Amino acid sequence: MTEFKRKKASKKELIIQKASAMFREKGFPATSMRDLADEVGIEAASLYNHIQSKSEILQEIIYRTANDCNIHLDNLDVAQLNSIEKLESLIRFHVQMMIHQFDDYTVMINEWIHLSEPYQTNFITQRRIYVQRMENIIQQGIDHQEIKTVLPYIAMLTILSSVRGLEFWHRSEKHVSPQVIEDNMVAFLINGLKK
Amino acid sequence: MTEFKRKKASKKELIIQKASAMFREKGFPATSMRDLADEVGIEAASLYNHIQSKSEILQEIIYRTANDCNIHLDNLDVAQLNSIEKLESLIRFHVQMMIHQFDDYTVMINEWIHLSEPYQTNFITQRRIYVQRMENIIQQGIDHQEIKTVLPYIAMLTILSSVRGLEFWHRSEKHVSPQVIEDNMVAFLINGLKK
DNA sequence: CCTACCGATCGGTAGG
DNA sequence: CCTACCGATCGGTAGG
Repeated sequence: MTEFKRKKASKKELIIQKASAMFREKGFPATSMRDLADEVGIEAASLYNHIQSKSEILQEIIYRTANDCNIHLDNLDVAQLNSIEKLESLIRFHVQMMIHQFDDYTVMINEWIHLSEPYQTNFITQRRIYVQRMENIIQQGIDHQEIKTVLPYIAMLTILSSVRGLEFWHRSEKHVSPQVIEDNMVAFLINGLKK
Repeated sequence: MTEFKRKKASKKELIIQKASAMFREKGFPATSMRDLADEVGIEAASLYNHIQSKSEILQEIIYRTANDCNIHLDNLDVAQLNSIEKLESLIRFHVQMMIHQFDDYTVMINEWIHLSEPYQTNFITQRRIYVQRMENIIQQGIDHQEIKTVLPYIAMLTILSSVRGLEFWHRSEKHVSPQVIEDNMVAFLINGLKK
């Protein structure tokens, strides 16, 4: 019984993983359940023994990934770090998500619009809270005179956008290694913020 | 005859404009020709008196917008400006595209993947050339010691990504005005690059 | 610009 | 996990 459930769970994981790659590549609406079934190696109808609907797959991908982000930020809040160190940790975390959980992270960023209700509204709320917490860290850095006087909103936007831009790098021939990307992006962004 | 053609052209423009807004909002595959027809105020079948296919609309939107970008860069190449001034002009141009041609620009950035062949390959080539020219400007700035020693690739990526990130601002309640956005983004990015 | 309609494909279900 | 199939919707066409 336990064995059976574990087997089912791992097949579900395989489906979600393949779906994530396909949603990332072609987008959620342009990915058909038949294409996904082909990739998994079963018939389309058989997918429904493991998942309830196409929407559920998208929800799982996005909510898990959002959760990873929230957990990192929670840990950061109680860490003994100054604002610059916190921002560096944030930047490195997001860059690493982009590099090592490329499909999931990109799907979250690009496909949340295809979430059905109430999941979409809930996601937007979660995201608003997340970026607000980022802006608070930046504001604290300004207050403590560790960070230049910038609009926290602009700094937050620039950081998250720059990481998102690595999608372009990920699709390209990668003449630059992940570590070089990470270090240069941290240097560029942190240098632009340091006092 | 001329009158007739002008009338047809303007209806075609209306269709493309409405399509651009819908492709931006929901993505190309999730936008149906029936929804588009509703928005224009005619039956779906009637769209085909003005356009040849759904794909053609996407091609028009993306190629026109890419052309605008190329023209700006061409003008910049022959302008009497130093590297920093050229970069500032580039940043302001892209921010303004994002603000004033929001639908078209966002569709180009997000929906090019849904271009059919040979249009997709052609677009990718055009884009590769464009970003190479941007990197050349940055490299010249480094050579002339106007710009910090950064990887031109990272700087280019950060600039274009930051502008793209304004999509988030555009969707939000806009507590910050376009002019403030533009000036702060220029300041933040240029400051990060100046020697 | 419309009515009427086409074949293809979609997400998903029934039943085994 | 499969075969067989459903109703809905898709992009697009014929004919007027």
